Amino acid sequence: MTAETPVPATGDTAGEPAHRRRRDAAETRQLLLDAARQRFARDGYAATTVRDIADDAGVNVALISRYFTSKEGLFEACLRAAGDELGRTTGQTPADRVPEAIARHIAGLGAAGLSSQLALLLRSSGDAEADDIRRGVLVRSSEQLAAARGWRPGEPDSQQLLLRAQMALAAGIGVAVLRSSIRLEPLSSATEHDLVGPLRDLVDALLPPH
Amino acid sequence: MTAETPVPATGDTAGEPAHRRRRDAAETRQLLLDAARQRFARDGYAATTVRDIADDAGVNVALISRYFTSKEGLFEACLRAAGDELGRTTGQTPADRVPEAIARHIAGLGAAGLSSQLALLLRSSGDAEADDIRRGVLVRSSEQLAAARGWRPGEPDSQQLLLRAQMALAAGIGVAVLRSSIRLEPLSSATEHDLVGPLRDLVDALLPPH
DNA sequence: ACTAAATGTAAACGTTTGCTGACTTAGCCA
DNA sequence: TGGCTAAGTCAGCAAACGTTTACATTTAGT
Repeated sequence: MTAETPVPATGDTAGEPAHRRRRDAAETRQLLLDAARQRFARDGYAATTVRDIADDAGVNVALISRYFTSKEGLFEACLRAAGDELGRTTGQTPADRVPEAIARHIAGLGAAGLSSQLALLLRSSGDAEADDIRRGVLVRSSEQLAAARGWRPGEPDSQQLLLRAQMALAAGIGVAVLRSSIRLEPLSSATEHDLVGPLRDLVDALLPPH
Repeated sequence: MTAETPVPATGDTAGEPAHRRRRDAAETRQLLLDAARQRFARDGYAATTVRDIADDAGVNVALISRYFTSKEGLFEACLRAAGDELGRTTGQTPADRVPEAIARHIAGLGAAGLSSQLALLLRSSGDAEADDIRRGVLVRSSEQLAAARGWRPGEPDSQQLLLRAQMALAAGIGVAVLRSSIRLEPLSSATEHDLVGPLRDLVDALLPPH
């Protein structure tokens, strides 16, 4: 069910309203999306209840059904958002800056921000459509990563390169989860600066720059 | 609650009984443990129901409470078993064979076997005691891995080496999950032989052999 | 063979879950 | 101001969950 969300027909799609309205569908939707992303990423899909999310967002539970049809719909929206965010990063990163970009993603860039987008990608809801979305995001990301290191689709030996790109992606996601969800020390309190060196070694070893 | 399991006082602790008993507490316990490990590893803690596990094991639901006190207790038992298994592998692996050992773990070594032990390590139940067990397993494994590459506890710069070992472990776990749970292709159908090369590059890059 | 303990079964319990329908309130334009 | 619609609230349902209780069957010792 790919329900279109009933976004309110507010004229101004760009720019903040000068003073916040007490009722603003777009803002409420975003509040739910943010709260859900963090909960899903940290606790997983099944362990997260819609009441948890609504409370975090400071919003009534019933609005989840209104804006996202169901808990599943909200989860899929989170995956799509994570895919957009990730694609925006990997898409415009020059080949030799990929490790830095991953490190920045993992390290957080502002408290509990982008790091949870990565961790979200290995949370599963059991729903087939959500799985398709996630697989799509992962395939696209690994192909972009592989392409930055010389991979061209269809070439005979290129499967090896794609495999290696997926392993690099898996490494990044694994680190993100061990940091944010499992809280393994010293990995958990390592800074972006601490991570970028080892990550560069890791990515360069899997996908030698050419 | 670290409930001791009421193991039956069968005299023969070693060797299989010649003909299988129709009721055997030790065997039932093991059936539950195996079924639970696979479910927990693939679907996560919250998404797995005790009825699922009992059905997989071909056993009555109430026996989970009998042998493991609770679903939590069963999960903790799975973590302990995974820790033992992993420790047995990493403990007796010479330094230069570590990547091969990881690859063998990931690749499965017999259908859905050891691979799920690795994936289990990033499943969380939210319970504090289970978190402690998992953290212990991860810390011990990463220390063994780091020690195999020259790390000595307490040395000033050794924190860097431990961090890198944890990242290597995170990479292995990430690959295991992307393979077994997310089923990302071509990573998912890669053989042990396909994996060992990239894994060797990865581990050697993070922890240079000395 | 008899008995007591060990093992397994069936049904139900109270709670929590995602979701819904009827209702109330705020925003906006005539 | 009055009224209409979008936005948010509230109470509660049915299903699924982990666990328990009372009962049945098997095993082992004598």
